[in-house]
Amino acid sequence: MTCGERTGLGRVGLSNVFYSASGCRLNLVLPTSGRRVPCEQCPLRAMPGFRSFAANELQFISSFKTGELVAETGATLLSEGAHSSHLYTLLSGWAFRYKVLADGRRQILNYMLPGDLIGLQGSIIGEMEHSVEALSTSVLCVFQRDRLSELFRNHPGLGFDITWLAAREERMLDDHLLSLGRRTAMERAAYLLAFLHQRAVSVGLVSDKNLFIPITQQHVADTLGLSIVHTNKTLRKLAERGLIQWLDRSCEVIDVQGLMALAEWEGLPEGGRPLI
Amino acid sequence: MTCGERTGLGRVGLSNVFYSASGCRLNLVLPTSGRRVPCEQCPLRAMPGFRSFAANELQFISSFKTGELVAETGATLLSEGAHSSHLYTLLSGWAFRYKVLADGRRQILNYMLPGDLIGLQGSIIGEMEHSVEALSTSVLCVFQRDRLSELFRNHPGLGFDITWLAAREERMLDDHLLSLGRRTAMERAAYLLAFLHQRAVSVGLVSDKNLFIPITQQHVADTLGLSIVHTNKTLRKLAERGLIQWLDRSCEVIDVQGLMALAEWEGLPEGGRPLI
DNA sequence: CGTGGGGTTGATTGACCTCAACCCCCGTGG
DNA sequence: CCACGGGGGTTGAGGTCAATCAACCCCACG
Repeated sequence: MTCGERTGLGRVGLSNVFYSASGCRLNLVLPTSGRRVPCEQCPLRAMPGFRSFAANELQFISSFKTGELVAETGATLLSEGAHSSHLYTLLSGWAFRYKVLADGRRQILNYMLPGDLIGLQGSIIGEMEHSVEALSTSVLCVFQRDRLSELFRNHPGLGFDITWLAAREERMLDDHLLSLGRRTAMERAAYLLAFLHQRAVSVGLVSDKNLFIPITQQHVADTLGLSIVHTNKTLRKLAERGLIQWLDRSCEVIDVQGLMALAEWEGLPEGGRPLI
Repeated sequence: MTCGERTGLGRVGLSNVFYSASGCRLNLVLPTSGRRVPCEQCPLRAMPGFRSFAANELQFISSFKTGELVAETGATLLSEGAHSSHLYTLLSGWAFRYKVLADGRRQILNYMLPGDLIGLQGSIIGEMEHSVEALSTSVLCVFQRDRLSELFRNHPGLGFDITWLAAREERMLDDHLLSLGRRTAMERAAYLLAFLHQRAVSVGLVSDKNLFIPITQQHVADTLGLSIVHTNKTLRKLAERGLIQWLDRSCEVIDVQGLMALAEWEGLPEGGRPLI
């Protein structure tokens, strides 16, 4: 067996709790009336690596945003099968999206960091085929999904940007596929941590000190397609080599170059990235 | 080792031959001056499942297309690292895209069938990070990549369509990731063949008789992340169960429902699909 | 008539899974 | 107050799925 089916039924049961209500752990997703962050002064926009926007584009984005949402760690932001899902941008925090097989085997597909769109598939095609969960306390910008066609009509540059973001996601998934299909456990783990590190760097989460990635070994296992036991042993080896350090429920990356070399991964192309 | 590194160096060497020239086996990619298929009478467009287009959209698409290209089996249509890559739509035939690690391990990322865009990532972001190869003799519509922004500007509906296609690709990659990460060899093989079958059905390649998928067991192995030996044994088991039949260098799907049940795969959502 | 691609098969090896403990920590409630 | 349970992490022993190695067949092709 390829494993991945939660060690006990505890976690699956927990998941069911998530779904059973309205598909959203409401007690953990707090809608904030009004906004705290005006798009024009969005701290993300100021970061290097993001492209600059014309005034009218910014104005539209600002009107496109209806408010903010705060989600606690573990909150389900979107769930598989929901028909009319929302469209968000992650403003701060970490999240991930995943799919599960009927018997509980879970596969994490990708991670979201500040600036990433959440729910685009659902907004464009109609139905969500994956779920999204917050890895840390997160703030989301909420958009009016039904104005997407207006966005494409009146702001072609922004329409292009959304395609750009979709193409970028596709590229990340390509890398993940290569990893799952053709890398060893050790290489996969090294790739994943280097990948998350680079993404965090690109949105300024690293600064001078090292980065702490807020994931558990269960997340790593479900991303790499490994059992949790083997994941533990693999991470331990990476730690012994001085590449990472594992803390309570987070991972500190110590030597990114070493990780990238081990995985023979080149890194993502950077810069010129849009922000809706 | 997760394997995948061609059994000998023969295949890697062969690949090098592909790249060494101009990144394209020119003798196998024949540019056809002028077009044979006017967009307005494109046989694909007539198929159910494709959305209908306004006259002015069709007119633009027609002018966006500069000609056709014929590629023989094995021809490299696009190659990794190329900076100014082309944008195509596959008009007929099969193709696949893939990545390779430095030591030759190859991972097939997805397959292209008639109606699929080829080279979108490269056209949007700039650089290709994967290669594309024809699985059968294929005909491609060639587009003027540098008029993409004009497309978004003057035909927002088409811009939305391109995003739609990107989101659809993303969804397929999600499914592949789930497969590689969490399904057994048997389930993976069943999923892949059911997937290819369904895609072929959706573009009318099946009609009344059964479908023959033009792939070798090496392709299956490189898609599923398995060794070729184990792939052979797995396909043999599927054949013994009466789900498929393996022919010389193609696979006949006999019982799609059986394959889908084995992989517990629901199928892709259908219909309303655009065609650029 | 050799060579190379595609496919097939058995024997052996090994990477990774499963099972089963056990630790620490923290929140809950008797 | 302490017992209990659950999440996260760790470790060893044994089992299995899939990789590797090594043949061999068929056929097209030069």
